[in-house]
Amino acid sequence: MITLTVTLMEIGSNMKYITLRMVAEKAKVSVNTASRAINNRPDINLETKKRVLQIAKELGYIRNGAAVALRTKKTGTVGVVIEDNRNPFYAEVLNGMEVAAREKNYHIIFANTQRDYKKEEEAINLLLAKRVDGLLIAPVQDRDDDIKNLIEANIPFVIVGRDFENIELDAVYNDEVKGGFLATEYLIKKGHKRIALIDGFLYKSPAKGRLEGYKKALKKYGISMDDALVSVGDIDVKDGYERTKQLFEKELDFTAIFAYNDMMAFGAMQAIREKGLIIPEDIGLVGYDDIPFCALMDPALTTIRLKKQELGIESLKLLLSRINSNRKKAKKIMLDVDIIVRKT
Amino acid sequence: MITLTVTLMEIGSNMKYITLRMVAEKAKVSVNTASRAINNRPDINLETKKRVLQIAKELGYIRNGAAVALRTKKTGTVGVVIEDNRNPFYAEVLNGMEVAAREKNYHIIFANTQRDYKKEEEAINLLLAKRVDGLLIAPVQDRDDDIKNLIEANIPFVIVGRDFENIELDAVYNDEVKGGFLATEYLIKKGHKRIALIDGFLYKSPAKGRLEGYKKALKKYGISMDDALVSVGDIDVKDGYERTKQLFEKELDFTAIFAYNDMMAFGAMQAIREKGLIIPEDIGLVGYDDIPFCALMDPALTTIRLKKQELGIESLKLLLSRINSNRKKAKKIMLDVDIIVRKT
DNA sequence: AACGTTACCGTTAACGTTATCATTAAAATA
DNA sequence: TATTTTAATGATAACGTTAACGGTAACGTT
Repeated sequence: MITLTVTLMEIGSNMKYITLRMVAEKAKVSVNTASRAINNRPDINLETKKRVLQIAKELGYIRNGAAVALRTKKTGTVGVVIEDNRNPFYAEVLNGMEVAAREKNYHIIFANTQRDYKKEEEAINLLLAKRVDGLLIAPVQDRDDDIKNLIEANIPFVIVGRDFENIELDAVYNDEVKGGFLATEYLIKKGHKRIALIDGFLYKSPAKGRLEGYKKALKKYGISMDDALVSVGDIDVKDGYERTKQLFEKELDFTAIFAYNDMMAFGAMQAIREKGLIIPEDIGLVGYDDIPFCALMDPALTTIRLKKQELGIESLKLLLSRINSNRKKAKKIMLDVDIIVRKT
Repeated sequence: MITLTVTLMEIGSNMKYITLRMVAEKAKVSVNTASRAINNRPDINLETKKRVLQIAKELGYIRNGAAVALRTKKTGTVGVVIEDNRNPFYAEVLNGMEVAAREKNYHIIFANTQRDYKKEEEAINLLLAKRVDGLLIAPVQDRDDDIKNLIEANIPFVIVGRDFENIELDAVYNDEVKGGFLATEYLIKKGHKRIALIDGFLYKSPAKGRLEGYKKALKKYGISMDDALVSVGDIDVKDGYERTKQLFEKELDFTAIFAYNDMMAFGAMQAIREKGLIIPEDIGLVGYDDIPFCALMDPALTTIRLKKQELGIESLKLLLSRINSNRKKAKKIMLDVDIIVRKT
């Protein structure tokens, strides 16, 4: 239900901005000199500069970014393409980007793709029409058509959270193999031998990496792998819940679960509770990402911590280094991960 | 630890875009006619239009948003000023805004304020320099200096999630009094008579509204209010935890807690568990917001549901109606709330 | 036949800023 | 004193697009 209150108001949408010319006229200098003052350029007398800035302040002058952008071919804006800003993982990454951007006087325009490749393509094009100076993209899959277009068109961009191994491009991502290894090793050391992995689709490199780490750990500790214990699919709470239920139905005799991410682990917790089993006594559980809610769960979730903020910050920095220097080489940054041991 | 991989790459930052003039030349029409085709204007022959669009597509023409913005004084961009995009409540709101914006061919630029008034002011100014067509602001407090400036400068904006009662402006907010009432009434009907309220600071209107609803419910059911049971302060998990601990220390003999928001309720849950008490048998608990994690908690949290997505969507729609029509009246939209009963 | 109407298209100017070059005055040097 | 250098400023053009207006040809109307 929506309640409306209507009262009189004398505001419209025909806002008036002060232009640099107005400032210049009042200061009795040329527009150019005024521009020099505003932009803190060297070849201007200190007194005139002070005068111009003073008048600009008085009049409430605000630089017209559109005009600047047209002239300088720089908008001071970075486009961000992610799955969903509500996902706590991406919320952290996005936040890191915003913080880093603000510090460098850049702004973030973001677009959600909802894991839809078509929306991703569309979002990229719309952002390019806005003439963003560069793009930060967390791609929905390993498909690389639009990425190659970007390279061809010489658009600065950074891939976030994954790597395209066979393409030379800028990327910042996590050490997923290590993450998968740490999670699995932890469970093994807790005495588990039959560890189920509920993974994401393997055409996404993070899911592939975590599986690889899983295998590596099993191998190291001499445990033979049972393919039936590994499933792939979507990666939210609901999928975690359902895939865990399936594991029970199949009577696979597992004693622990390694979930692709924390959300899935939360789903798994529900299924385990419903089954009347206790975590960690009956079933071991490890998540992935270390979103803030892990600590709030009962029992608090053991998980692999990704440096989410840092992922955002480093991506942005890498992008700016591409934009503002004439670096010709691709740079790939892999962030370290660790395990946060809690109650599960 | 950061690992670097460097390989050769032949990309730079000197991207080249196709201009409308190039398209026009190739199509052997004037720039204006090309513009007509691109903008789907009526006074153009269907054949020429097709030809121009075809060539634009071939050449990979992408409209230069900066030039359009300069000429038309519209950027197709909306500035969003919120506390923190990681806060699940604002993540939902922001998402609603993004979805609604995308549908109308607008983009969102957002800035976090971290509840810092200075940052809020700064963010607004930076967004205005980007010449956003309007602003969606969830203000950090009831201070209205910068708001009044916006009105004076004729900048379209909408206040999100609260109301400035004595100022005529566009706003979308929740029925906080009802929310406070429903939460309190629920606990009363569960048999509680001494209900603690851990609220936000009262200079923020939502906190004030929820307190009002709390009082209203007590009054209706003939329960006298004990001021000692009401505390105000910050509103995150930590504060919920600590304020609950203080309640125990003061031995106030309460049997239920109504928390300002879900995050605080999660903190309260921790404190209650540590005390060795069971929810809801020993202590009743109601949160506020209905963020997605309420359902995942054990026990699942009963809470007041705010229409968060809708809050974002309606705010954006209201802003666009201000921008694109010449409505002169202020419009205030109050969204209904309800209670989601779970286990607590 | 003369005029008006319509459909289509082009010309010009403008949005607000900055880059480039030119200019002036003052200071430094020969 | 004549010349060169330096500091400070101004004039002009340009970024890419669209708005406003003007023009032309084809057709219809009287």
